[in-house]
Amino acid sequence: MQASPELRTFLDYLRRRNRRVTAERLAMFDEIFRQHGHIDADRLHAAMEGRGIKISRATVYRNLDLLVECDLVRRQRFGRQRYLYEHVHAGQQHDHLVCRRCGRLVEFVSPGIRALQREICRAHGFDPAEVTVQISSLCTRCETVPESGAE
Amino acid sequence: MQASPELRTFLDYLRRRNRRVTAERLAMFDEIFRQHGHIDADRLHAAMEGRGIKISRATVYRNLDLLVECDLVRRQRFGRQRYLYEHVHAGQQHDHLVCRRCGRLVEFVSPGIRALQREICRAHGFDPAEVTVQISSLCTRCETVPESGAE
DNA sequence: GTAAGTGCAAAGTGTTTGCATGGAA
DNA sequence: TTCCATGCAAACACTTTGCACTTAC
Repeated sequence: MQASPELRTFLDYLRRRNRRVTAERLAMFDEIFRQHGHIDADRLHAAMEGRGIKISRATVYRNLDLLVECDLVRRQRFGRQRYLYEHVHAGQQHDHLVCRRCGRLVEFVSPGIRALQREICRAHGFDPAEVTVQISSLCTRCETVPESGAE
Repeated sequence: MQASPELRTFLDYLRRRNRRVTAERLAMFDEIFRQHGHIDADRLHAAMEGRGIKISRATVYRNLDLLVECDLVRRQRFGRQRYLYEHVHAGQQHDHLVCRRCGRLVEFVSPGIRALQREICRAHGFDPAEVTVQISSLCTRCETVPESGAE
């Protein structure tokens, strides 16, 4: 079996900067691409331990940074205090709708918003190519049940 | 001189819930409405101390929550770890464009985005009336000077 | 007088860092 | 053999909380 283009990107990135290919890095690469949605550092760490991989939290954070640097992983905060990570998907870029009460996260694609948002960036001297949009509101569940505080 | 409608809202809110009108609360109300843009709890605290008002950080946090509850103040995170607060402006609601490197914040108004965003909310069961949009990207300053980390 | 508010310091959260040890290259 | 990476624990940056004291009503 062939190395995926993503793995290739990762290895090239490491090689080019004289960073090392370690078991931990490969395992992290594997784990984040195994994940479907967004995940925080701690859950990722737990998922790896659950799979029998021993790795420290510090290393998880350090290598997540590395994966973000080489554009294989996106890191975002959605109003909560922890960062969420997701591996990039080939091609289609989505935006996020998030409930500011419970944190529920929905992905959406809207060419209309993308277009307007690029325009706004241009108007204010921000790079239209590097854009990310977050819409936050309240999901129906949270509007009916006033206070909850789920993850 | 008359009490502003905002002050009235605040006092009514307190009265209605049997919460007390304290010197600290009045001072905080005054300070946050004196502020123009976004401010974090610590700066607000410092601003008050600078004006000779003695108040503890804990009280600042508690009363900011209170002002958020009664919709006089908006609290948001812009990718950074601290919350930023801003008092509501009569009428016009704006959205934010934020640089994910240095945190530079620009306000903008875009009826187009507002409309699309309401549509997206409706499509996914989120309240279209409670919406907030954040666009994040890189400002030109940060794109030319690769790493900085202001604010 | 009594419930609510305040200040202080301690506890929380989640993330980052310093340093000694271990391991790619 | 030489740096880079890892693990551990301590440090950080903010925010929240427990508790004894104070004060609005």
